[in-house]
Amino acid sequence: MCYNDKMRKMEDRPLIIQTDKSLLLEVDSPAFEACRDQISPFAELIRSPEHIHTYQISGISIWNALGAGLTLENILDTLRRWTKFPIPQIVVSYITETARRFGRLVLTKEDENTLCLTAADEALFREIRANKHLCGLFSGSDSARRALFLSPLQRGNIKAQLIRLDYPVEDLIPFEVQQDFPVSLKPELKLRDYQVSAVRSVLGNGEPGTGYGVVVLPCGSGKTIVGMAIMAALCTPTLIICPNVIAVRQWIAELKDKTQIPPEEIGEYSGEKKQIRNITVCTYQVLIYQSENPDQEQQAQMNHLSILGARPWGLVIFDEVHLLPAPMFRFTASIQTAHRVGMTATLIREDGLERDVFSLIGPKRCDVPWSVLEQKGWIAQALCTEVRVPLSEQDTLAYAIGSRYEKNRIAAVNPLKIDVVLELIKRHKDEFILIIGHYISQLRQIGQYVDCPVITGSMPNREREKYFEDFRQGRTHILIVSRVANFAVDLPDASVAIQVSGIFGSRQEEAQRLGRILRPKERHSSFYSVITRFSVEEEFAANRQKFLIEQGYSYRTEER
DNA sequence: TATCAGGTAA
DNA sequence: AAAAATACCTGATA
Repeated sequence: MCYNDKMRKMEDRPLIIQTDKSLLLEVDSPAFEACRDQISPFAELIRSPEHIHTYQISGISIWNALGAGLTLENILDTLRRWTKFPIPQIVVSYITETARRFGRLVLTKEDENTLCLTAADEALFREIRANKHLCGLFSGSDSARRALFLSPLQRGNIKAQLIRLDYPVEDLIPFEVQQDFPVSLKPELKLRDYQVSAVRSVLGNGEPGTGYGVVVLPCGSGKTIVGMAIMAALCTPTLIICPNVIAVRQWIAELKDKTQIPPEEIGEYSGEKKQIRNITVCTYQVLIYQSENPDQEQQAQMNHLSILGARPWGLVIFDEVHLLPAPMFRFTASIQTAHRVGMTATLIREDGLERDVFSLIGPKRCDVPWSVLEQKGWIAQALCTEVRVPLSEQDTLAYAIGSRYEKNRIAAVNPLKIDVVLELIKRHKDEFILIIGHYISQLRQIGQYVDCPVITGSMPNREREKYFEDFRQGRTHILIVSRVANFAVDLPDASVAIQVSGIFGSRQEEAQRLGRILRPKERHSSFYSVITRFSVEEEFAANRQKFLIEQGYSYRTEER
């Protein structure tokens, strides 16, 4: 083999597998994209500097992959296909061992009042039985069958406890047949292929171990339609839980628009209205609210969680499941007999939370990268650019002696960013532009240079809507918005977004903001992130960009 | 009955 | 580690 052949061979294998289960991927390799797409189902991107991206394999990442239908052999084959050097034996054993744990503990129904946790081998059975965190949960055991018995009330609890011990439980208990409630989509509604496969990935063929899980789909890709299609497949009373009231109203509007459910069967349960119907949409807040009033009678009245939890839901949908607040786990544990579907645009990363979502709602069943939808034209193509501006001499001094907090702020509100904003507005003068920032004072300041409305949380909803409407109608083509943009569903879509500051590198935020400009359009969209060079902002920006890279986007850098 | 200010939480 | 926004409740006002 001549030298060139050898080099080509090396280029075809852009992956280095380290003994700590991290994967180093060479960005400049011609095989970069193919390799990235194959490893991302079972490894999480954790660092993405210019030339080498780092992925990490963990228990959750492997079990999620298995939950989505991959096999242990698929994972090992992918690694063998791309690795530059032989895979460290310790990594092979870790993956094998971890993958084997999936399905080694099975939860089934013994009789009406008993569940049965069965271990695949004697050692595991003994280990679980002897564990001091768990033994209080069991009501009995049968060594011959390697079975431990427990109350159905512990179903959520045992799964959450076991995943903390790195043992995912395969839940094979059949769903209780709830009363039927007919749900059908309007006949003219056509599902896109990825929406159909998302529905199928959650429901499977109805065999044990399916009918629950998490769907990861980009903003604007029709997650609510996937939810409605699942409702139509199950035809059962459904509870939909959303992060805020705007989303609640949005769901209700969509349900009325796209399904044949009679409007009087759809209820809103929020701070404002307390309707309970066969199809009920509520907020996370109203469920977890605890009255501080110790009065017994009041307590009974105000405990929304137990009121809603007592209803015979056959399906519970968790909208934006990455925002699931920790106190919700009491509820998710109590609705284990219902089908459970979590929906999100961004992966869940905060540890602990991800584990609990995995055990109480289910594994990730499907995950379509944004760039795939972009190629198919379902969402707009996006050009992402990072613009780096220097600090003025005066600010450099203040930055040097400032506390970490002061550094943050000085870098974020760097006045030199305003020139860049003005220049970008000129560059896109015929397009609709959103200017997004975290600091109100900074946004106001920009508002003095740019003649357009500045929309913040303190502005009454009615006034906000007026400006949004002006924007949609084309009367104004630039809006300056604060973090309200992260939550407002009725925010108009633009084709250009300029981000002037953000909070400590939140990827969720980046996702939301990018989602704002991705509705399908004639031409591509532009996303600019303006940051201060040589400051903490560079670090934050790098973290936020991990999200873009994970989704298959690339970004350019402009220096000022 | 609707609306709004004020307070708390996370 | 701090800023901004939200959702809930309560109690007052019209």
